[in-house]
Amino acid sequence: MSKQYNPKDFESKWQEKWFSNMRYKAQDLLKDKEKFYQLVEFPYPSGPGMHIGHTRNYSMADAVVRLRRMKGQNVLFPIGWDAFGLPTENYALKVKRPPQEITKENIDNFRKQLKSLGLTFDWDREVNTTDPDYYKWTQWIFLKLYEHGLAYMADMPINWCPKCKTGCANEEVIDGKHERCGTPVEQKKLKQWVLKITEYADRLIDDLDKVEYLDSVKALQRNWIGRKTWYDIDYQIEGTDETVRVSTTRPDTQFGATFVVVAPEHEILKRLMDKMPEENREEVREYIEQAKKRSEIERLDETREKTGAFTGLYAINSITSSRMPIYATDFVLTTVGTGMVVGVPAHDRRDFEFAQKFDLPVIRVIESKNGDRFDITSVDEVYEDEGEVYNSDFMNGLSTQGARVKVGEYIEEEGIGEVVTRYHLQDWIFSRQRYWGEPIPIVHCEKCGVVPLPEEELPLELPVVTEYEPSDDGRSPLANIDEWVNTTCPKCGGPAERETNTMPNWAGSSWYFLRYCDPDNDKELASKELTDYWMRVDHYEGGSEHITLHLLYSRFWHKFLYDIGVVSDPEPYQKRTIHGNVLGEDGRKMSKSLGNVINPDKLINEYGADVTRAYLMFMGPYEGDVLWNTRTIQGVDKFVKRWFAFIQQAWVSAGESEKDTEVAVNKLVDRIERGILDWKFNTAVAAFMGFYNNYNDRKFSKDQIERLITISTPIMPHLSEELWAITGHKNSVMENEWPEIDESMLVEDILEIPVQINGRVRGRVEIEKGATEKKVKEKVLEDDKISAFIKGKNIKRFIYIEDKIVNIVL
RNA sequence: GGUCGAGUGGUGGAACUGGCAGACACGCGGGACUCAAAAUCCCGUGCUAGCAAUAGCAUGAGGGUUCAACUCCCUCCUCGACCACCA
Repeated sequence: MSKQYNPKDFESKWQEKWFSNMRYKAQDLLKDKEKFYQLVEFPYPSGPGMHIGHTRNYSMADAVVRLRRMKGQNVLFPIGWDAFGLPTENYALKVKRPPQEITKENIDNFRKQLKSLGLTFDWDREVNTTDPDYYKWTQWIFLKLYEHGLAYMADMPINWCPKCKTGCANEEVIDGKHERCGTPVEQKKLKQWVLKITEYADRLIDDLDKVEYLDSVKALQRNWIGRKTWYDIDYQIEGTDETVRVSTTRPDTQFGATFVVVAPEHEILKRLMDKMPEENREEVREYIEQAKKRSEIERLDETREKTGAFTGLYAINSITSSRMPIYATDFVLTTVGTGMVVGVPAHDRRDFEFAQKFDLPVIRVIESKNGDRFDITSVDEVYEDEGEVYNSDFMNGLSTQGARVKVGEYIEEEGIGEVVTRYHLQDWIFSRQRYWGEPIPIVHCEKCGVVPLPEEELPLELPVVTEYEPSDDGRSPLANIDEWVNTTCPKCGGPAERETNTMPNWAGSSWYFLRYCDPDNDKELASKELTDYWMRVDHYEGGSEHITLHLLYSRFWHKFLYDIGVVSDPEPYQKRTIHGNVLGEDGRKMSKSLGNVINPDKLINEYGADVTRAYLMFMGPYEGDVLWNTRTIQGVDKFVKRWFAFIQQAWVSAGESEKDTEVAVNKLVDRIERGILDWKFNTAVAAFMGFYNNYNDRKFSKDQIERLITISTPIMPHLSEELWAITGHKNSVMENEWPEIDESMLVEDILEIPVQINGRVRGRVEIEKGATEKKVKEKVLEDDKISAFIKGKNIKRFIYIEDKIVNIVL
């Protein structure tokens, strides 16, 4: 009598077996197997626990590594906890408990959830960014960065979130709002730690050629770094001996330049103030004041009408000798170029809008690709493309590209400017004014200034306290803990204060994949022998929200570690792909407020881990977003039950099988293998269903059934293990080798191929595999249906693609 | 505005390097079992015409290459994601 499918009876039993001995786990330095490092983004262990998205992504990765192990690879599949950061801290403040405790509880819960899915992570390599044994090395990397001049302090305006009461990086500000809480950020001047990521800008772009990320991921990295060639040109200010240095990326349009615009915060305005005519001075001063008050969001609003103030001054274009009024305006940003820009209204939309507002001339100098040279009279006519230059003296007739080169040479020869490579990427503001982060291992001494902590004093542990409310004045909560702050200077022994800012969330996640290689090492962050063995990460699976920042930061740190000899490879990841998200039944992002959240624990409880896994893989392709659908999981549940019954029934009635059954089994093995290795799990699940539909009433040999159980393992591991035991096997199904495919079995000996006439299928004939064209033609012409079509007409061509198709052209 | 990607039945989606479009599932229709329902099982299901065999039309729109195009090329439309007063 065969067993009913009841996952509660056996899923936890098998999990205990797997995780108690972890016989599947990675073997350090193993030589006779090929290594494979499958990395998944480590989760932030938040209170509510695992999201259904985690369930899906990790299940998919687990299927892949289970298959790879059975194919003989030495797989590293680790997991850890990215546990520092605001959500936990804010929650801890609310309930008045230390975040250390809460983090521990969250991690325990998360771990339990992941195990209940049967995920075969290397549980003894767990890494936790908030563990002092871990962040000791995060701090160590910081000290090294400092030692190499890549970490510096600067008094700079930073983005300040008044709700979270912390500064944040440019990268964390979206649309003028803090990405974590959506509060509009303010500008605040604070002494900050900054990392010189810009020094690595070129390598971060150029080394993308060494990896195989998705094209979209590479594009995003390039875009964010934003390398551009700029032309900085000096203009004399009329009637003074002052010059201004303006910048442009389009010097080919110089003869169309009719004004100069300066960012209102630009210090040159202060310098030029007394050169301005009386009547303009007041207006400019007022404009600067107004601009200061405007919020970032308001300022970045493109639809707002252009504003500005005339300085009363004129610049003399050193290339064209024309006279150009200088304006202060807030659509120019200090961080772009030199903060002073040439206005070319005919060839830049913003410049055109500005020119209209202030009634400035519009001069066209680039011909459009279709030869147009009409005057630009509306915004829609503004021509920003490339083309041929005219109206431009020595540049006439050149292409825009050629003209740029010419101007570049000209300004450098004449000494009136220079060609500069600039980046959109800015240095990385690295301090946060919050409690729950890695303390920055620095001491401020009145006598010695900034003094790095000696390595032996690491880790510098975060004091465990219950009072750590952030303050409004921009000081970190650590500043209030006197016994921690007050210390002695490691250099002179005199009184000193500790740095009270902490590191951002990105710090711990910038190198965690290295720690997985050697998680218990207390001598170094990871031994080079082990990182040489395991790195580079072969495949990094993750979400789209981390492909700019986390990827950029971790590549930067890795390159730095490469430079100082800690690792032997300048790039950390070979492949980076992006998963889709699981959306609610209504097509919207799952959220508590919308009430469309699906709880993974409930699913596992109701359907079991295997059905949950198979369903999440079946819903749709890996890269795409998928909508939750309760009906579909019931369909998958039905299938899993049938499969469980089918294998048992086939086993008790096992015997001699037919040839085409063996062909079908081979085809199935092939489809499952390809589906999983290509991350097309939906097709793999479909292959199982299709096989069941067509072959469940056949007779199978025991050997065939064993193969069917084995290939069920990656997607339905518990079920496979249970069936393996039911069929009398003593070992774990995970120890089986993945079945070899007999290539000759993938194609039947007798094939039925379609016959097309003029590209339309009109019939089909049976042929022997590998038959000659002559034989096939005979066979086709014998066919009644086909010959009826051909009757009375000429065969112009007879096309036969071996074992595939025939097309007759009449 | 930029970059990347996507448009296939009522729905989610298949289709390997151009070779039978719609696998698999959901939904829907019909049937079996049942007093009935649920569960389960069987059959059908792209659109149009036809009792049917069958024929015609179909992968966002239009053109092209080819014996053959969801797939390659050109033009356009729509949607999505990310970035953006970056000069």
